[in-house]
Order: sequence, then C-alpha cells, then structure tokens
Amino acid sequence: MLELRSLPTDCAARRSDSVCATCGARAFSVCSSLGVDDLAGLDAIAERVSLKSGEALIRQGEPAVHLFNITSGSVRVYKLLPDGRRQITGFLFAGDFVGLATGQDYAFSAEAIEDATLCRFKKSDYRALIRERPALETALLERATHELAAAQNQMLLLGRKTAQERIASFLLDLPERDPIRPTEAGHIRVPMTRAEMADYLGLTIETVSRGLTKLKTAGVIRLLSLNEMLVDRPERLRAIAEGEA
Amino acid sequence: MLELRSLPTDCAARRSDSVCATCGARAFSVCSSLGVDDLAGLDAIAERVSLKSGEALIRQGEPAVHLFNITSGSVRVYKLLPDGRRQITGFLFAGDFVGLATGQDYAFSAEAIEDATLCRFKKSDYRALIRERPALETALLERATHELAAAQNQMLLLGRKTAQERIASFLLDLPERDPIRPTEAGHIRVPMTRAEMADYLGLTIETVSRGLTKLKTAGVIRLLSLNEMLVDRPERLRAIAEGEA
DNA sequence: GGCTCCGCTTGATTGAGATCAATGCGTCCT
DNA sequence: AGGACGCATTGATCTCAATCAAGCGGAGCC
Repeated sequence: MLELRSLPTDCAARRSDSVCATCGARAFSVCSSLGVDDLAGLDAIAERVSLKSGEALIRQGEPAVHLFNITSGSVRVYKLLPDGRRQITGFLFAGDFVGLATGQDYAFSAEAIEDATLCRFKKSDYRALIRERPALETALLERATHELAAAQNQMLLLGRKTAQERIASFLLDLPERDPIRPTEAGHIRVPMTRAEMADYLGLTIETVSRGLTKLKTAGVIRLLSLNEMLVDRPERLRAIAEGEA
Repeated sequence: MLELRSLPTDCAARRSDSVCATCGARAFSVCSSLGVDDLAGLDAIAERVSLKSGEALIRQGEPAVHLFNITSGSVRVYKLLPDGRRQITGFLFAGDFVGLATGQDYAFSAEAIEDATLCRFKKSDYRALIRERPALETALLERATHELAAAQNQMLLLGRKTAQERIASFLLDLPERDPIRPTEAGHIRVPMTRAEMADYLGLTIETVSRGLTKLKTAGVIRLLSLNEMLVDRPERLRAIAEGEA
C-alpha cells in the first residue's frame, strides 16, 4: 500500500518538495486534516490531473476506481435520466472532494465547467491512507455531513420553492461555496452557464434568464457580464429566497 | 466521558444485560460496527425513548445536543419555509441514524409518523465513543455516503421527474429502505399519509392520489388498504419511474 | 470587415400540476 | 347505532413555468 506509482508528470521534479505542501487548495480540503509530516504519504498516492472545460472526470455507470480532490477550477456533478433530462446535483470548487460513493460503479457523472486541476487517488490507496490516518476519516465524515445538510437545502429548494426563490437562493449560496471569492462583497463569480444553472435549479434556461432579468429590473442585482453579478440589495435577495415576498 | 448517566427507565433492571445486545435494530445500524464487548460502552451512554405518532425528536432551530438511532417505527425528517411550505427530506426506519449534522442548531425537524422507539445519545458522549472506537466512524461515514447518494437521487426526482415518475420511484424505493418488509414480494407497507408522500415528492395530496389511482387503473399496482399496496407489474413500475413510458 | 456560431434574452402560447370545491369512507367516540 | 372527524378521492378551474419561436450580441474565424 501507499507505494509510489507512476505519474503522468515528471516524478523527479517533484520528489524534492511535496506538491501537497504548496497546494493552494489544501486549506479548504480534507487534506488539511493531515499534519505536514503526513503529506508525503498523500503525495505518494496522488496523481495530478488537468482538465479542460467540458472534460469528464467521472462517468456515470463506469467502475468507481478513483477519488478526486479539486485543486482549482469548477466541476459539475450530475445525473441523467434515460431520455436525457439532466439534474446537476452540485457544483464543486477548489478543496471539494468527490467520488467517495459506495457501490461498484459511479452513480453520477462529473465534468469540469472551466479549466480545472485535481488530485486523483486510487480508491484502494486512499482507503489504506485512511486506515493509517483516522483524522482523515473524521474530516471526510464532517465534509459528508456538510454536504448532506446542503443536499437537504437543495431538496427544499427543488420541492417547494418557486422559480424566483430558487434563483435568489442560488445567488446567495454560490459565493460561499466557491473559495475564489472576488474581493468585493456582493460580487458574485458565476462560472456556469444559464443551462447549468437551470439544470441545477430544476428549471429551464428561459426561466432562469427571466428570473435574473426580474431581479435586475427590481434593482436587487446588477449583471456586470454573463459571468459576473453584483448584489445591490442582499437583504431583499434573502427575503425573496425564503419566500417572504 | 462515557460515564453512566441517569436514565428514564429502571437502571437496575437493565444493568445485568445489555439492551444493545438484544436490540433488533442493531444489525441494520451503525452499532453493528461495534463488537459485542463494546456494547457496554454504547449502553452506558444510550437513553431509550418511546415516541407516539406525531411526537417530535428534533425541532428545527433548537440546539443540536442529541443524536438518535431509530430502533423501531418510522420518522419523517423535514424542513419548513417561513410560510409553512414543507419539504420532507427523508423517512427514517429502524437502524437509521439522525442528528449528526454540524452546526450549533438543528437545521431540520424530525417526528415519528407511527409509534417509534429510539436510542438517544448526547452528542458529546457519542463523539467520545467515536474517538475510542474508530470502526464506528467508518460505519457513520459509510452511512452518510449512502445517504448522500440517496439525496442525489431525490434531487433528480424533485428537479426533473414528472408527477407520475416521482410516485413510481417512491413505490420502488420505499420497501428497500424499510427493514420491516412484509414477507411477500411486491407487498409495500406505506406508513405515511398521502400528505407526507406529497411533501416528500414535491407534489400535492391531490396529485399523489390521482397518480396512485392511475397506476391502479393501469393494472400496475393494487391498493389493498390506504397503507398497503401490491405491485403487480414491477417491470412496468420501473419503466415509469425512469421515464421510459 | 463581415460572417457564423453559440449562449442569452424576450415574447407568445401551452400544459402539467396546483388550487378550489365537493364527496366518499373508515374509525373512533358517545 | 349514529354522528363527527380525519384522510382520501374525484372533479372543475386556474396558474406558473415549460415549450415554441424569434431576435440579440459577443467571440472567433476567414
């Protein structure tokens, strides 16, 4: 276990200093549960992967052999129905973990929505590391618990909120999930398309577009560009999100 | 830590033999990760609670001091919007675990939907037990991971499935979640009301009722009573659930 | 520059499921 | 037994978001 495996990039170049040690995403990730001394063990089983926007890291139905840690960029996780209807179950950002699902095969797909880098682990290697470092398991459990709470919020959104409430909720949640926050408060980076927002919110592209326009017209937000927004009246946005309007 | 605390029932009567040792739900629960020798430690921090149908074990917004293990009966977990709209995020049965959520306060409510018994733990006590028995943490992580996968399925259901597809999916999932399975295959115990089904599926009572009637008329299911159904054509039900019809 | 493509917005119409409104039916209570 | 209550079913109508259908506008390309 934990033996050094062949890596796609030059091993020699990385042997001297741990890549994990200088990883900008470490602070946001489960890796932070490991002490600096343990990073070598993590490094040894990690494989660095770069993805272009649109490329897949996980394909629904394929054998679940890998786990991933996002180190930069954004990823969409989704499930498909046979006729092509898509539900995006979450967006992942730097520090997020994916692939822990039990079961022989992946029950979902995951693709980069912008250029991304990630660490890939063989499930068996990672399991072995967990056995040696229980703090890692604690961190994973905490993260899974967080995600479960987020999933419950999303079920409330999908099952009971109106289109406008869903859009407002999304704009409020997005920045606190994404560790790459623009410096200014109220500034939202939106790395996904309208279609992706729609598939995440259980709506259509048109409804999302209309909803954003309505928020803009009401003076709640400004659309700086397709991928950047500014919240002018956060308290109003919060009220809309909770159906108090 | 792990000291014997005052219990609502007669301690003397239970000191001689572990209640956990004879617990019918143990096999389905995270408790099964503990060896028989460790059950004493679990017993020491467990408080047995009985609930009548409708009584609450967790109230949204209250301090999150307890964890629970369901030992019999059924429980609904739900979130509310300020105006009263309700989303049931899950039903719990014997063996299920609830309350691990991070955060100071509970972010959801949980109530018995039929008479139920459960084990209650103080969060701090349970955390201490986890520290002593890492296998428990592994079991919890595995369970959380399962629930996460189930949550993703539910998001697909709520975001992208039609009313008919949701109802069919529910009838397929229900029996495999509930460990109290009637002996005959195709026989479904439905401990919840139509209103609860509706709030779980993101529908109204009327739509659920109409959907069930439609399945009955199509010869897919039979309604033996309000709380018992029989699936005559499971393959048909599966096709409907996946939108292949 | 002008063309095309792609993602987004806006408008018109439709439809699935919500809402409103009786009615049915089993259980419990006196 | 009769009545009343709670839950479920069934029917009629309405509404919000989906669908259908143009345009718009920026980015990339020849």
